[in-house]
Amino acid sequence: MVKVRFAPSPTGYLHIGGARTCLFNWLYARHTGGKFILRIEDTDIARSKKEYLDEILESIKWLGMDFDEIYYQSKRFDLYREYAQKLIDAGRAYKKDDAIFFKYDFANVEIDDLIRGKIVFNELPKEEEVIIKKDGTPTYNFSCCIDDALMEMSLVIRGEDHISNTPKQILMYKALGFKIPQYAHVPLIMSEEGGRMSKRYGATSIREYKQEGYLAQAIANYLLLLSWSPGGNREIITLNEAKDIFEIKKVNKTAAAFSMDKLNWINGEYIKKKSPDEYIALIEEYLKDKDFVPESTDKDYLRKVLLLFKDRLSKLSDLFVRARFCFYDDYTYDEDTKEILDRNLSKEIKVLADKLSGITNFNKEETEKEFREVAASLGLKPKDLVHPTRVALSGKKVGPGLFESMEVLGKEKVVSRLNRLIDYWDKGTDANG
RNA sequence: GUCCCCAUCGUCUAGCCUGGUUCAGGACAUCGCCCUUUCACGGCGACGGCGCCAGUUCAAAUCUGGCUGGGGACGCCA
Repeated sequence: MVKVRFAPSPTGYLHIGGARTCLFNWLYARHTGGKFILRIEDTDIARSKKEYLDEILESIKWLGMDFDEIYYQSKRFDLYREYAQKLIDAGRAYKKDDAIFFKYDFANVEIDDLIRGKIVFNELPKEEEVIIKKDGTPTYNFSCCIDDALMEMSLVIRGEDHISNTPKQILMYKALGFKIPQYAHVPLIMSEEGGRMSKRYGATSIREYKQEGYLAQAIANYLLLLSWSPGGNREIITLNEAKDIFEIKKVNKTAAAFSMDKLNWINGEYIKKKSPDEYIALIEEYLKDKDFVPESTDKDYLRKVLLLFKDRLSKLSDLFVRARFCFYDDYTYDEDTKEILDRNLSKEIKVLADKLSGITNFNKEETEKEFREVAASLGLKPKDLVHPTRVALSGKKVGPGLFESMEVLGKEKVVSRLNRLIDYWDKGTDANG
């Protein structure tokens, strides 16, 4: 019977690395038709928090995973003490200062890792180990050994940082007469700089990425690509598709550096793949607690604005700077538009504003037609007017298609914003008018 | 310091197990061109790699050893 587990400690939010370990476990279980157990390692009572536990559970679900059983180590303290007593009775452990120490009887320990092959340990850094702390709670290696054995894990898939714990646990298994599971140590995820993933170099927890507007499927997809590959030059793959072809033996041995650029690209791909309705629903959910769109905004207007940006977002939070001009008039002209604004086209823009204000059916076809005529009549190329017009309307050098934008903003706003730029040129008034 | 793991473009990877089909394929990023209404999107293209040294072999990215480099573990944290 295939049985694996993910064993997070609720002393922090679900980490990127933990999420991927969870993903590999889940994939393995679902691929083989085995069981996936979630084991909460909350033996450190002081550092474990309900808030973290809730978030971990929520993130696992959000990423698209489910589990078959859940256990809490904090509810099993008696069990660990019972087994510690067995070790004392067998002469393999002893009590000292209220703590219980396990005595390793070291012989070479060999593990046959599913990913790395044979790993041989010729020595151990210590001769004994605390297994029950003086407050009566178990230490990690001990509770881990007891639970993996009692819960009958067939395979332990965990991070590479646990390799050195493995011989210790195996020696405990042997002392207790337990059957030793198989192991698969997955490589660690490194920061973009190459070192350890830490808060100093950006987001490390799943919830932070969610807050930034990354989609669950995109994160799961990206994480899978770190140390595993679906083959066939495939980059985009859903969890559901991955579970059909996932094999733990195909996981790489090499640690992988996290790349925000690639995550952004994948996330953008997933946003593009959404249907307009799915996309709108997604953003409305995302924007719920963000206080970005003014209360009074018309539903239909909001929808049109959001659709304008759909295929050019890499993450939902991009909207905050890119689409702000659609909801607020108090924007300023970006620093990088200076080059465009240096050319004073006040008279030309005035002509444009007058022409546009005469349009009755203010849609993208009409505005474009009128716009091109104005440019031609002034002897300008369309692009000479496009740039300053975009700056006038949005304060930005880049954005969605100009005429689509005009149609969405509507005649009144377009004309008044054009006039605002004219005033900026003529009277030198602050752009923050 | 001791023990352990790892090593293909800047980054993620395919290939390595079963040596020749690979003067190493894809993706991200970067750069260029095209499209065009700027950016983006899209299309096309460029740049760029088997860490080093030995060995085995007719033949090595692929097998072996050493070196170098990177990472991890050495808590009454997990």
